[in-house]
Amino acid sequence: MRDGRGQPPPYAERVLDLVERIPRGKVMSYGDVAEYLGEGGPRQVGRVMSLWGGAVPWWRVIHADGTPAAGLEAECLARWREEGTPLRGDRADMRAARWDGRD
DNA sequence: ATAATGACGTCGG
DNA sequence: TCCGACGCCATTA
Repeated sequence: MRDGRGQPPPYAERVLDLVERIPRGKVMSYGDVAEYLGEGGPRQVGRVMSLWGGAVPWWRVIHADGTPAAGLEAECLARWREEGTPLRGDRADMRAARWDGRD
């Protein structure tokens, strides 16, 4: 089936919906998203982002250590500086930027 | 059915 | 702090 961004499966919709909910200036790790949804895992979330992430604020979904998504590091940095995301050098400051799901 | 791959995570050196 | 090895899990070859 190759999904190919025509009809994303329910799981992908949940991931994308949550990513859209992430407040400006905050971020979540792939593992956090999976844990928050209570389903799938970091790799599955990463797959969803690579396929349909272009329609959501993908720069707010990063690695657990604060490093941006592979191949989009420059874009992430630009967005973060634009939004005022707490940074620590070239990485996001997870201590302050991590979103727990509460506004 | 087995092996390789990937927008990951954790651990050891 | 940086890097490599391993573990995970769905998809692809």
